[in-house]
Amino acid sequence: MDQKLESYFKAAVSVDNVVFGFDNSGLKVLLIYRGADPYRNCWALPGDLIALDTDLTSSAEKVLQDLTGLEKVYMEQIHTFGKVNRHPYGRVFTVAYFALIKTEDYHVHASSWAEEAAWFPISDIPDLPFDHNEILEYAKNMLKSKIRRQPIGFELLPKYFTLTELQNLYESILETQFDVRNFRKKILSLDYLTDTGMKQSSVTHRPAKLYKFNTKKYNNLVHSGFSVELNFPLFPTENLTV
Amino acid sequence: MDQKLESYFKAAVSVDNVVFGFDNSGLKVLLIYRGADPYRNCWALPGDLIALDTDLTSSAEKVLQDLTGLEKVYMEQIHTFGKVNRHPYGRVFTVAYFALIKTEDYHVHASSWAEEAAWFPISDIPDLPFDHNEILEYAKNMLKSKIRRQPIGFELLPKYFTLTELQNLYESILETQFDVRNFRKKILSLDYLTDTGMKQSSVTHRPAKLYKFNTKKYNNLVHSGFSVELNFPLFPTENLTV
DNA sequence: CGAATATATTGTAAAATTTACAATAATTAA
DNA sequence: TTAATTATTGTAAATTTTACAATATATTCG
Repeated sequence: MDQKLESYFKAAVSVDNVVFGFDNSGLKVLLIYRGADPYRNCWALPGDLIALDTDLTSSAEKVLQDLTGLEKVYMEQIHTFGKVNRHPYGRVFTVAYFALIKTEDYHVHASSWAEEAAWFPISDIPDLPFDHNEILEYAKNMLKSKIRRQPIGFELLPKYFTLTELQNLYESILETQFDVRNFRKKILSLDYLTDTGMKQSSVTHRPAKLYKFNTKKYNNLVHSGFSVELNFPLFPTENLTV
Repeated sequence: MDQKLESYFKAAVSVDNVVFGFDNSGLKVLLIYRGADPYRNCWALPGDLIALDTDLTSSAEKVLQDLTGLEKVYMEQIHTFGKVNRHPYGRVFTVAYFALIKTEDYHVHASSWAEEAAWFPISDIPDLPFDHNEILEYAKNMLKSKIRRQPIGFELLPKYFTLTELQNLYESILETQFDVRNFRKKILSLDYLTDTGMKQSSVTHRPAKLYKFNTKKYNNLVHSGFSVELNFPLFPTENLTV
């Protein structure tokens, strides 16, 4: 019985982070260049085995900070992957998290055994070790469905942003396009954006108004049971193909 | 380094299943009476440590079948819980799953080290060991948000059911009430129910029509991008309390 | 057989939301 | 001043949601 019990306690658990960022050229994912075995010398999700004296949630934050220098970012658990042979060193379960960061506010720098850290466009991801491509796919879908229900997109934008930038973000993630007028009407009707009164500068055309996400207003809305789901109007023929 | 690596491989992983059932008296959860340490002699979620030669998904199914006799049921991963001291025997991460079953179609029988298995009304759950109450809470919320987006409720009903039964199910899970006319209009407009032409028998009043869930129609709808979300009309004042 | 009882079933008008669609405004550069 | 570029805005039609109650169909009982 004790023997039996011991046999269960031979697994390791790791955390793999899917870190999304966004800039004008679209949605990005942060990868590190592995400087440690296994799969040394290839690009992978920033992830590592968990020390057994640390809570799971803290571990996710710690792993991210150790490898990329990022801290205090929005993180959420995605899914746990546990195929028998997913890791060459033994039985390793991995808990995947996603993180959203404002690329402008953070400087990413590889550390610990990560030799490099770099942003890859979501549409151009190399072959990754372990089951990391599967994890990434899962994360993309989760982001996609999540952003339709909660305003997490603001975690990816700078503090002040234009409605055009916001629309670009939604279009990138949802891989679709919205009518400009309807998008603005809808997002403004949700009533959690504040017009800062400021405008874009140093652009060579009509400057756009700068908005910010109003957390307080948003929380009030949620607290009073108001729906903050987007349910966006799509372009015609976009959603009904028979 | 090898020493270091070894220190990671001393965790265990368990699976805990939140099995939901439904009958006329409401939503139920399946608990087992533990006949093994730790927490022997108390009610708990059916869960167990995972053998390290079995995939995570298979383990979830196996654990459920071993303890309760249930197999081939609708299961989905919920979340992974990993506080350091959640298990008295060592570091145990647990992956929670939920399962939906048609209580009429299955006979639940405790086996392995489970001494009993019984259905508990969702509103009357005892104190559970480990973090099982937290897991259950998590599962309830997941079921709640999930059923608003996908017709998973049919997994809880018998093959043929009345619209009243369906409405009761939705009302139980969502803890709200719907207007009869609006509920029927909406659910029928979704176009994945088939009127079987049969009627209820042995009731002492007007018998209701029996419907069934039409998987093929549903898949066609989903495949053509049609929205199957419910977005139910609620009773007035139900969702805006300020 | 008729009445009482119990649940099932259905329609419609008003309000709100979504959808489709293009002209005008504000800035810089030439 | 004009050209170029992006930002901003309105409205009518269609669809969906909402609020609301009368009628239908079965069984049981007297």
